Amino acid sequence: MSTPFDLAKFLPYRLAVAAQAVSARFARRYSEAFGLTIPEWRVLAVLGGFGTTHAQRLTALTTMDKVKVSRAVAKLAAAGLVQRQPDPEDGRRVLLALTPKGEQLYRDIVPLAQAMQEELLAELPPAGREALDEALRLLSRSPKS
Amino acid sequence: MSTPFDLAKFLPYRLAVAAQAVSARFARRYSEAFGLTIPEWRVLAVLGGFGTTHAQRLTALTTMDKVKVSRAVAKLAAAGLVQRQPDPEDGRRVLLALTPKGEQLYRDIVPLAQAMQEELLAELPPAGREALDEALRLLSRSPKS
DNA sequence: GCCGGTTAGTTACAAATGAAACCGATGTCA
DNA sequence: TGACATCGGTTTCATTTGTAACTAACCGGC
Repeated sequence: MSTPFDLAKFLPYRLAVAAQAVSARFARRYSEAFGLTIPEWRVLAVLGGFGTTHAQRLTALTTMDKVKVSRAVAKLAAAGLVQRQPDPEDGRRVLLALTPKGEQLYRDIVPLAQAMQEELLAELPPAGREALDEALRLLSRSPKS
Repeated sequence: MSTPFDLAKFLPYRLAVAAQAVSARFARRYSEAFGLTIPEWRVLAVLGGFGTTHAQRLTALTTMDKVKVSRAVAKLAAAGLVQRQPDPEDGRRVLLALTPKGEQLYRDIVPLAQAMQEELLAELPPAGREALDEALRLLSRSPKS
């Protein structure tokens, strides 16, 4: 007879559940404290760390498709956190950068994010951290076949 | 000066990316081979392993809210994979069970799912597996504060 | 038995998402 | 230069998802 199947032990399921739990936990705080969604937070985080860039690079660095990036940027721009200007070198591109207000928010939110991450890591056994790190790296590669 | 922030090293982000990559990989195959979405697959998996139950238990065992379960069940019922009947002991409840066709699908899909999982695990270093297991378990707990 | 509160599940409506169409700008190759 | 494929980014539309309202059934006290 075949091995019984247990969804609770199924890796894709477990990964999805863990990611969802962690995301929800963080999303709630970003939202409560700063009114940001996760896509917006990702864009802010990259722009804050990276400086001025165009949207295409954001799609690569946030692992979101260009539609999602476009929408997140539009929201941030509407909130006065991001400023757009045409790229003089390529008329198709739009250069994106944080406004002073956006930079301020970035400076406020990063320590919180780091604290949350510490809090999360503190719940894990030290030995598990590198393992998790490595596993996430391997699992994140795009489907091979 | 504060530690620079790098989204690519941020645990919630990495977890989301990994889960998304794995889910996409699996979802594509469920969908191609059997026409199932992930919620439907989850319901099928639980019903197949657990036997007859009511929807409420499915919400617990699939970590999906009752609306999502309800919709997945409706789809499966429409496809003739699940049969519903009123619970004689509680008129509010609906007892759910796989039809013979549903059981057949279950028998077909479980080996595939297990094979996919093996394939995935094979990409991970053996030492990391228990660590990953433990980490996912800890991270999946609902937000504490 | 009846009334208020709760539970199981579905439905309705709004927000988020993804795929594809679209538009202006660029590059290229004859 | 001019036709054509491609690229960056936005918009449109269909689907998915989440939240809240709703219906029917149960449960308790009275």
